[in-house]
Amino acid sequence: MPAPARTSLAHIVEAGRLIVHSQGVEGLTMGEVAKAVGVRGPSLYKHVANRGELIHLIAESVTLELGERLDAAIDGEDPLADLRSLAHVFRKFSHEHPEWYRLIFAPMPTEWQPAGETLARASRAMLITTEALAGREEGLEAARTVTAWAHGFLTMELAGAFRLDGDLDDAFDYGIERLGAAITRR
Amino acid sequence: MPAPARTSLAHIVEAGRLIVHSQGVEGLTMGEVAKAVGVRGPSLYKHVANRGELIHLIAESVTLELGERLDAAIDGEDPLADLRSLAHVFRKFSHEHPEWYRLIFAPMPTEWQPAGETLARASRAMLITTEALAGREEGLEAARTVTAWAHGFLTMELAGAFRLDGDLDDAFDYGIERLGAAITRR
DNA sequence: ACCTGAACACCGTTCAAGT
DNA sequence: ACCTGAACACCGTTCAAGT
Repeated sequence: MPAPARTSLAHIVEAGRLIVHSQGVEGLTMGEVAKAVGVRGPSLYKHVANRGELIHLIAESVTLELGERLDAAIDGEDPLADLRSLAHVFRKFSHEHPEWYRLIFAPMPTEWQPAGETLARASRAMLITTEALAGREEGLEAARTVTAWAHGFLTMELAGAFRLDGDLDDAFDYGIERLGAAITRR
Repeated sequence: MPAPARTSLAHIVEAGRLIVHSQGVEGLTMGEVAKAVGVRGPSLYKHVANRGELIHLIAESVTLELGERLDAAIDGEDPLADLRSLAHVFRKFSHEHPEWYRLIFAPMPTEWQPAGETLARASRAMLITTEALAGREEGLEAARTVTAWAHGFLTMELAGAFRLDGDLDDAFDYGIERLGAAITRR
């Protein structure tokens, strides 16, 4: 009657992260996850309610990792340098882990969206930086503007939507400079 | 031996548009499409190679429609007013047809991405407007910057990613003004 | 308390047979 | 020349039965 657990939630989420990384969310089948952790499909349902919840947990985990990298990217000395640094970390993350990146911003049923706390932690560094540039009252709107631009750029880059030619590295740096200037307190 | 066609490609794409509009891409099953046009599932394969191709055709059609609305939004007299107008048309489209909007920017296998011509037509109005504001040489990069921002904002809005409060209409208008100023020739 | 095989509903796609 | 039913592989999920 006891019954040894042959896997764990952490183990399952970790396997899920790897599968999403290499195959994308569409490649995340319960069968693949089960195989990766060494059980059969149905056993996963002892640990997660369904595939959607597993996707949610993977998204949370990956969002936290991005947040940590963003935190590590700023030193608070020179806000404009910090802004450039944040943008480049963001872009590097999207290149190294395009499928994780897509997952973070993928539309999800409300109940499975990243918890408010997770989002707040991930946005912390950007908010600190934009407050330094735009001032306290405009900090939040400035953060949204920069984040929206960076996210839009990266999504379009990943989707291959920039087809008229020109150098994308230059276009990205152009955007950072324009936005940095745009939000800086006049 | 003749054999009356009971449906057509145009009919199928139109049905697909409606289904995507109301159920999203995940709701676009071959069975639903077939039912909507009055045939059985397998018959669809006489008109499209597979589900992916159908999604591609729907995305093209919807992208063209957005492009037409953007074209109609500018008059070329006041570029800053045109920029505001373009941004608001973009946002309105995303609110009226969130699932179409998602489809337009959804990552797709290269072979199924919107044709270059389709993209060019859809970007025309923005490019004209940013060239008027930023000058000829910077027009393309300015267009990318504005489009990236608008797209990022709308994706995040649709995904419910703006959880720290504040008025989203104001945040959108704040962004337009900041970006307009940022790309305007100094 | 967790794992398993069997089973079900659903979906994309193929194919031989109809008209 | 296009449509159909039957069939197959694949997938998420449930459940009764094992240990």
